[in-house]
Amino acid sequence: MTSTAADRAYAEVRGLILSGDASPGTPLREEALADIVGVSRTPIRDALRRLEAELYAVRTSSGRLVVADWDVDDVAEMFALRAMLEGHAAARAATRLSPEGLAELRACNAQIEAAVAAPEPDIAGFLDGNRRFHDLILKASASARLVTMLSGLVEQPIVRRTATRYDRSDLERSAHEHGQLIQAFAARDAEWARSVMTAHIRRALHAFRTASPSK
Amino acid sequence: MTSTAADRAYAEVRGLILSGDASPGTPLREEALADIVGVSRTPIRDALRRLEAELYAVRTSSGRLVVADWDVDDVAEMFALRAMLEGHAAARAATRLSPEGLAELRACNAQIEAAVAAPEPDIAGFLDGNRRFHDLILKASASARLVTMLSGLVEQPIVRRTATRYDRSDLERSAHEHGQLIQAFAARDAEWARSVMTAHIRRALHAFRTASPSK
DNA sequence: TTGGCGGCTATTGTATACAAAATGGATCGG
DNA sequence: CCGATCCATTTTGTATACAATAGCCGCCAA
Repeated sequence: MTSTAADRAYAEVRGLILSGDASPGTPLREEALADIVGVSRTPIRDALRRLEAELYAVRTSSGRLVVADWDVDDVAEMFALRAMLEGHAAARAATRLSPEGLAELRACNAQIEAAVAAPEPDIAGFLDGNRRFHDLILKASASARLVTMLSGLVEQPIVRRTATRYDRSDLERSAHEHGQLIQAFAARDAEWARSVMTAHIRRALHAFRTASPSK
Repeated sequence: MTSTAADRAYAEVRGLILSGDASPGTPLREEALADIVGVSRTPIRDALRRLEAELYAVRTSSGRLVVADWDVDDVAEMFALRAMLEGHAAARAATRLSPEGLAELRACNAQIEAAVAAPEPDIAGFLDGNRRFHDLILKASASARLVTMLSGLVEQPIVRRTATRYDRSDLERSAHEHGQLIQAFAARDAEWARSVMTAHIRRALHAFRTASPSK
């Protein structure tokens, strides 16, 4: 909807990287990608610049882009930064959230709790609710900078990989933490909200670590 | 050195914005900028995408870019984010800094102290040393993500505007805080380093606030 | 007068052609 | 056999031409 070719190119190349079809170190040649996506080099270049800014790709000595190699430490660093930045977002949101926004958050977490409580836990529903929950807080923080900084930091594939390993108690714990967050928001207590959010993300890091194939 | 036209375009347009020649709200039309810089639209587009990612420019409904309007709150938010991220960088650097790196930091701060102690305080020397000091720590943090995130956050014009209002005691205090930081690094105490750095930046925010024309 | 409709123009998005730079390989010399 | 240099080819950087779209202005009718 925004525009077209450049966004499709971005999404498609990003997909290639995150799916692993383009493994770390693979060169990202503009013409080849243009053929794959079915557009010209111009929108591909556009997409590659964005991916470079988000560190999906890195530039080798002079010009060529290759798929970045995220090792365990990089992922841990991303979680650490997310914990700080989303904690900050939660602190800001605590004093800015409108009653309607709070109601939306409650509704969102109700959906998550329903997904968790289902006989067979509904992971897709959990993930969707979780994403919306965090997005609502980010919007409520009213900081354009936080939005752009976090956009390249919240990797849904990583979130998914983490959540698919969750058992019911993990899922319940996550929903419970969301509940705590809502309490902190209702009390308009910025530091409470920050602490809960930081802990929430850092627990996710821990879950990711124990779930990921030890390398 | 990286390439040429696109980087020059970036620097030049960025300069237009930061100098105030292009005031907030001014449309950034590609062809007009191409004429000014003396290159074609292609590298200009490149530069504009970067500036957009760094929030120097914002996109109006459908496509057009205008110079972003940073109000006092935006600047305060930038300082807050800088305080968190540079604090994090300092914490990482504390456990990674090599003896040579530490020596460089000491040398750098010696330069700063000399600039401060001069009969007429040498602001330019202070600013140069200060920038190198913070850069050294950022490099020592060994986090590519921190480097990219902070690149758009440390506005030299803002730093300059803050420092030019410093009196000698402010400058001395700044150098003293750098000294504390070096102590924390020497002790390899990550949380000490984080605290000192966070306080260092937040004091700069305070200085900026009292120095900036109250609006 | 005002509201909406239509066409014009300004501006961005995309494609392609060309220039420059760099890499890889082959050949030649040690 | 190893190394270096030069050339061919690949790949990115830049310029320009073309397409599409949005905004603006004027006109006409109610």
